[in-house]
Amino acid sequence: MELAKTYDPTALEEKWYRYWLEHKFFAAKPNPDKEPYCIVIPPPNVTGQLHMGHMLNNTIQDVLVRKARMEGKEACWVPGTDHASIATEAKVVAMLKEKGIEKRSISREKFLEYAWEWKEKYGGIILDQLKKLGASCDWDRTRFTMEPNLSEAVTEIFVALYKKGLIYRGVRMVNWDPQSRTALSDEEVHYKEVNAKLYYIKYPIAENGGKPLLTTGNQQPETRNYLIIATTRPETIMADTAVCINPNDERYRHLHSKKAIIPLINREVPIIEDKYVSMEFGTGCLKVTPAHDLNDYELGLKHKLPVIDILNEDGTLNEKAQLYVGMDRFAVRKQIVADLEHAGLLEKVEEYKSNVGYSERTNAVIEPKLSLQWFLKMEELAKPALDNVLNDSIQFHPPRFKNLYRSWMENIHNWTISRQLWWGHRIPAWYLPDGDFVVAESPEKALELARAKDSTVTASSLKQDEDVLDTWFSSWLWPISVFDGFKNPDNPDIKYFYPTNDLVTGFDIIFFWVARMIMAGYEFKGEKPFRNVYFTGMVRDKLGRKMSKQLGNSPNPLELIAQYGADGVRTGMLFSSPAGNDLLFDEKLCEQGSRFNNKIWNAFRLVKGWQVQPVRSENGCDVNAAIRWFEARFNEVLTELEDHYQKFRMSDALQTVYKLAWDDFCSWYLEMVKPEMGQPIEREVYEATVRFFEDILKVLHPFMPFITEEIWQQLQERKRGESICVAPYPQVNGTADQGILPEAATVFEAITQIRNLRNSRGLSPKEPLPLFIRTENVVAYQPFECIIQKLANISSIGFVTDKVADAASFIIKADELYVPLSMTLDAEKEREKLTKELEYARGFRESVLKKLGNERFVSNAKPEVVAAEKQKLADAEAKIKALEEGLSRLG
RNA sequence: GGAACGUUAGCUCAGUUGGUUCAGAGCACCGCCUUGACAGGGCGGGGGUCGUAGGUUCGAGUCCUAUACUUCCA
Repeated sequence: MELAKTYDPTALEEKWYRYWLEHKFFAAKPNPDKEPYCIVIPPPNVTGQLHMGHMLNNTIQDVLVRKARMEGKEACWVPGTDHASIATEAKVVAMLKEKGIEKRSISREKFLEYAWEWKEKYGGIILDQLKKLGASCDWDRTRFTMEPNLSEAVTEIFVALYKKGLIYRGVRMVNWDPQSRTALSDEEVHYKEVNAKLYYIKYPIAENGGKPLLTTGNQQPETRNYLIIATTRPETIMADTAVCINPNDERYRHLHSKKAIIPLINREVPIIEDKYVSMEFGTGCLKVTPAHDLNDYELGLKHKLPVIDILNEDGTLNEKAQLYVGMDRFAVRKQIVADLEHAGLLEKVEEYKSNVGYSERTNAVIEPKLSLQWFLKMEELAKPALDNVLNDSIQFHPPRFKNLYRSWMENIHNWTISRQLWWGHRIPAWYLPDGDFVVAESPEKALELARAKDSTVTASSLKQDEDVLDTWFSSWLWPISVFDGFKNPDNPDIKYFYPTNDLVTGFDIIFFWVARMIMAGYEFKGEKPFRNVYFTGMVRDKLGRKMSKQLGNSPNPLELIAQYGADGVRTGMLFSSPAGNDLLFDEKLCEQGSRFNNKIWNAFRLVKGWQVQPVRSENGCDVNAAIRWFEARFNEVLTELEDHYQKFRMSDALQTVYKLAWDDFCSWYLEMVKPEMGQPIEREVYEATVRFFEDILKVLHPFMPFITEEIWQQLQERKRGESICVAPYPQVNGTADQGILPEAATVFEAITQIRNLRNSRGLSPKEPLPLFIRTENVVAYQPFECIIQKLANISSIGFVTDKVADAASFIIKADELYVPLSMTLDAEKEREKLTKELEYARGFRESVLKKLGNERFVSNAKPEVVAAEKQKLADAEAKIKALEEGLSRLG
């Protein structure tokens, strides 16, 4: 069979994924004989498309799951999707709009019909995309946050928390998104610093006879009948219910207990005093607008000010504003500034940087707005969730996220859980005709409770709350609900798989999701939901910019897979993804990934092409040392690899297997054992090579599942139903001869030096050269003799006790190696080189001597360190001796 | 205003308890090498006073202080 010169993943990936599914390698069920290993997927938005962030965190999850599966654990990766209340509703609204249908013109029932239709149409796409990536999820366990079982769990939890007194309803200042016309939680608001303007507006003083009111600086007291207020939001002045000054502010002492008049609408408001007002900012006078600013609201409560809400749900002004009714808030801002100026009431305008809140979903500017919402008290829930992260019962990777987590948990606000949307879990509260309400699991139960309050209530007079719950109110239950842990708390699945092992997610949802899952875990199961949390950073483009549709800098993951293969893209993503740090994505990384695949593929072609014979041919090379070396080296790397995995250093783990496969296996091992062109290979060597190759494939498999399966299947005869997916992961071999490693290192150094010699002298690699070695440790070289000849193209090796004249030489530790050259040596150059080396070695010796001569060092440093220094000294001295001899020989 | 267990080669990053065989890796760059597993390859090479300024120490990329910049949070 002819193997292609380059690896082509396209057909193979589909073939193997189908094979894996057919044989149910990804299916997991409780098995008392095996250790469980479980990950629940961060459920992507049901109507979403795979983006680079998904690619990253799902690749990491797959690596972890596949490795656990090969280690013989019962590996369970639970997939699923999130109904994504706001995002999905926005998409459906947009779709309807295209059809010419306004959401508000149709009934809730009709809208939900459309929404479900939409979900059915697009809901499976993202999961199919994950399959293309090679994700080894147990697809039979696929869940959806709005499927009946999970929805029931949400309702039950709501009722339970209400009964416990943790959920309450009330009028509070919330973050209002005028575009999607719903309240948002604090976490859904992102603040950005923007260039704004600070408007200085004149407010006339009521009942004033024109006495001097305001003095500024060194100027003469001016006669003014107004005060000046600086504000960034002039459009809200109609909602002002007071003007506030600092009681210690000397400039305004005469204003105490006076009244000010709001410009344009001429409404009188009291001038109040509060230390909250900064005397430095603006003019020291603050307009108080309780309806449209959180701080003003608090101030209003304190001073019992009335609240005038002048905004509609969509951000336009209502009748209470008296002016500009029906206009959008930003249009009003422009207009009112013009009108104030026209009326001579605008003193000046300054440039100003201010922080403005934006909706993370719609990017609309958030309005602080008073409204009636449902809230969840968080303090009690946060306590165990905080403690168990701080004491590492749940470990964060990297640990620095503990700080961020702590500062949020210690200043936690109550969670606004109601949303003025239709797509989602409807709040299980029902209102009686008199406005009182009951909270219950079902309409029947609600009616029962309502009748206890008022016996005249009927099913039709009881009205369910129109709002739905925040999406995260179902997501926070995910690690429990995917195993039906609420409906059926003692079922075998949840008992076996909960708590799960690792959670892999972006740090941007640490509060939205991670923190709340931890709270839910302790509150509802009395146990953590997972043991480790691995935080990924954001995927950015190579210039460090966020990936966004507007910039068009976000590659299409499926196109990348088509171009580089899933294995190539997976390795590409992991090449540069330190935990918690942003990943600057460059397509070049995927290219590097696919080149790596090709390298492995060609190693396979080489091995596959060998003819095997039982014994070594007469002039064959003894490569036993190569086998012993690789065994030891593999062991060493495996230990290192395991350490990286333990610390969740995925990028380092990949880097480690990359070098093992490319450098150690391909560049050294295969070159060492490779027979001459057309010659057969000894059976023993062949078998060792295949064994090593299989081990390499196994450690590579979690990173590049497809190509490793393909090669593994071809490397030896396999039975139907076998797969590298479930092949046992290599274990550290205690009997390997680790002692050969330093010897091999010396040999490799020698080979490199000889190659270097050729290079620097322009000698062809094809021209064989003789080699003489002067060493006290001949046995270290002997097993490698033939290998040195092969790799450095050496015609013969001789061990000598004296210097060799007319030869290029180099020094490795205390050994001296000579390569006689037919061409004449440039003695001057040679001397220069040796002198340079000698200088360095002497300098080195000096520093070691200085250190060892220092009494404080010898007495204070650890004995190992001192011993190491002494060894360094001995090595350096041997080297210096050899160099000096070399120099004297040159004359 | 607070936090960073951020600032190391052109780029992206390692560097674990302070010890000049640690100043490293990958990519990029520069040489040389194609009938040979792979040119998507091989063999070599150049390149950084570890943000800046002080300090502690026999010794600092590693610890302390200040400062600049960057990022995150409010």
